[in-house]
Amino acid sequence: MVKFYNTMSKKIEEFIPGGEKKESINDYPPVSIYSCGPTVYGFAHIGNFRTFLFNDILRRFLKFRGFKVNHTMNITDVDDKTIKGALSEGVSLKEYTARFTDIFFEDLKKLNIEEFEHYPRATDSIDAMNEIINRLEKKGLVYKDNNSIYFSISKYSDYGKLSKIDPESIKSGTRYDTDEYHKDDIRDFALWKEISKEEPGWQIDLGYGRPGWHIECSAMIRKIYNTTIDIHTGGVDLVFPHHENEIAQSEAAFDEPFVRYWLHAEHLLVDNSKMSKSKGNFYTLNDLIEQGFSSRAIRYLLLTAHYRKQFNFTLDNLKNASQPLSRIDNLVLNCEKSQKSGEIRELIKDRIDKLINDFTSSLDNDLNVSGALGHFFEAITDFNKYYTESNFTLEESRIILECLQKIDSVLGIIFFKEEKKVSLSEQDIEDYIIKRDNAKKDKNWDEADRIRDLLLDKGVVLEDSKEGTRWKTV
RNA sequence: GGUCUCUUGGCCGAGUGGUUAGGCAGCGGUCUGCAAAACCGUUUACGGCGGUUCAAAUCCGCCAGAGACCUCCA
Repeated sequence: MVKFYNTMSKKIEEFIPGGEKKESINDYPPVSIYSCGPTVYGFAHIGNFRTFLFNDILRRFLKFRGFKVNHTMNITDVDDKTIKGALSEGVSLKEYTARFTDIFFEDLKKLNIEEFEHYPRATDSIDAMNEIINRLEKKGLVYKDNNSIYFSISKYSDYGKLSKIDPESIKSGTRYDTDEYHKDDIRDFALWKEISKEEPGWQIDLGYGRPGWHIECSAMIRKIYNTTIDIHTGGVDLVFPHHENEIAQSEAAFDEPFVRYWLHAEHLLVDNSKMSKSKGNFYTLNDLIEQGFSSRAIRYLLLTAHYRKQFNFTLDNLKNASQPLSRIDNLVLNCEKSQKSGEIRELIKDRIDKLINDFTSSLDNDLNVSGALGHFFEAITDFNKYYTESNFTLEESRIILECLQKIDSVLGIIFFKEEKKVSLSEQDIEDYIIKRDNAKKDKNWDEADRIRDLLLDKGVVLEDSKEGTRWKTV
């Protein structure tokens, strides 16, 4: 049974897409998921990517479990920061955001994050925003101040149910900077914002201006799904006020529940403090790749901790992340080089079944990836034992590799495709190995070691064994 | 000030009433011409103090420390 922690109920709940329990997973309609995406004003940092990786695992796991998914991530391409960035560079907003959107998608690819079904842009969803604002206006929930349009929280009784915030307490919150607001009530939020002359603007029925931050998500969800969605995800920092405001405007406009399950990913910390652009304590993906780290190791490291726990990022941890990966690679190599014919050992079949069961039940329980990885490494140890007892037969290799494929459809770290930085062709390497074998036969150890060092220098590691020498990249 | 979360062995991290998670590092071993790589093994840890219970890392209370949200944020 698949279970998720729902921020709304603060409990772990059975996951039932569509709100109606069915006999079999195949009977459910596609799971509708909306994940808050990036504001494209600069490079995303790996804290951002922790959340996006969480979305990826969620999606991959649901598919692994047999659900169909229909997944959306928005691209916020108009807001204070994007406008400011475009103005300061003297380029159009569109040109500016397109550049960072492209970079964002490249980074997702580097981290082996699957492509989702929809990537709507805020600026392409103005019509849907207009509809919501009109509906709210008809219900008397909005007011205008100059050319800005605000949502009036005092007229909406359900406000605060997600973040469990007491609306009254916001009034007395010490950290509100009242000077920035010209509202009836400090708690109200902008649906539509007045703009200055040099800013880009759009015409909607109630005025000329640009979208408020919260309206785009409500608009896109309505536009794409047209009704209550199953899962809405984001970072914990979005619970309040962003998601709270989405609920208010969507449920008030359409008189139906907005979202069934709210899933929030915790923050990545650096030196025990939140990684964020405003604090300046962040790493981008390219920062780390330039330092020689692989995006595969970064993906692995960011997956090792449960998504609902804060995780302290350190370069030391990242350095240690490549070792377990080479253990995985070694198992794959052992399978791929098997040539032997013969029966499949019962104990290998049983071990595969156990692994799939353990792996699935860990993930069933609110996506416990750490637990699932633990089961995976336990199985690797066992497979290695069986291999040491007797090399895998072709059929054994086939079923193990099949099992690994299945597991990797969730993890995305086993068959992670990465550009190899090896300048030699496979043929060159094979030739070197033959040369070295001959040197070894002649007991010419100096020459043998010279070839070994030469290859190592080019990123190729040689492994001698009874069956001969095999190689792999560093 | 208000709201909430976390504290597990040298390090990282699951578990959440009774069953040795796992990974990294270190150490020991197998293999090897020597290495490397690989593989195997590696003796039970849960912030402190109380309480509940036959039984607590797990539940409750207090204390200490850390972090997040209340403002743009993943």
